[in-house]
Amino acid sequence: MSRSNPRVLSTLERAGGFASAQEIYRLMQREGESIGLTTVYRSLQSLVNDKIVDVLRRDDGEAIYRLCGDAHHHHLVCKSCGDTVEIEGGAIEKWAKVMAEEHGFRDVGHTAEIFGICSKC
Amino acid sequence: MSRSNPRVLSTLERAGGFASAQEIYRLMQREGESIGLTTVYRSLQSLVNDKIVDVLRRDDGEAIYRLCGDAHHHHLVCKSCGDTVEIEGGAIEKWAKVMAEEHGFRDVGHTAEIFGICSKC
DNA sequence: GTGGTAATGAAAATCATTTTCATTTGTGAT
DNA sequence: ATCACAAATGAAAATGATTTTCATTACCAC
Repeated sequence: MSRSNPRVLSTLERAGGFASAQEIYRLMQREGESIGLTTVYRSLQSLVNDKIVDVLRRDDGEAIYRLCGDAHHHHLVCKSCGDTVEIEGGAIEKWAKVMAEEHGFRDVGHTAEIFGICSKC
Repeated sequence: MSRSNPRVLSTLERAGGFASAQEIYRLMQREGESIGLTTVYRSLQSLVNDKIVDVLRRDDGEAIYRLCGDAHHHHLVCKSCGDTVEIEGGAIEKWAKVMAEEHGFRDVGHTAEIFGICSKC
């Protein structure tokens, strides 16, 4: 197994806590850091495993990585400009819990995202 | 421009109103329909343009196409054996609607899945 | 040092999706 | 029916993100 290269995390932070693997790679290149694309991907995967970053998807399918806030949240994403709002998901937490119990599932997690067109677009 | 091949739409319907382009293509092949992958993609794009189907993304980034206006459901998936249960999402629908309004989003859709370990595992 | 394990990255492989382009099909006018 | 032209089709190549392979290098304990 490989651990995360710390420069990847620090670059993601510098990028505003929100970027794709390719963007992080290009950013590091531009800043003169010597790193391989493979290592960027591996580091990001490892950060996802450790729940230090979140992964979501752009409209075109490209994965974007973002630093997890402390609180568990969900996203409201604009399909047109990609703008993202963090939202409360209390209702979801309850729903997931109830549904899981109803069907005898344990150790449950969930994903939920809302997408649409924001007021600016 | 190209119009949608009607067999693509009917196959998507037959697939439960929810499938990826590749799945639709394989399904049609298996059923002996003669069609090219390119045409499947083009037809789906056209259906999306016409707002007859919605497109969302799987976790792995693959695009999945869904009939609009379908009474859609959500999934409860076992992380261990892959068993999947279709569940009601009334609470989610309401949550998505409220959150979208609150932030001025329109044309909203959503994804939500619950995953855990089922009683058999 | 020696041996072993983890990290690295270049290049190749994978896979969904898009583009190109030549061919076929459909349609409307004559 | 014939000609002309636009639309539809699909095979193959191109694209682009991501993953895998594999040989090399850095590191750490002894």
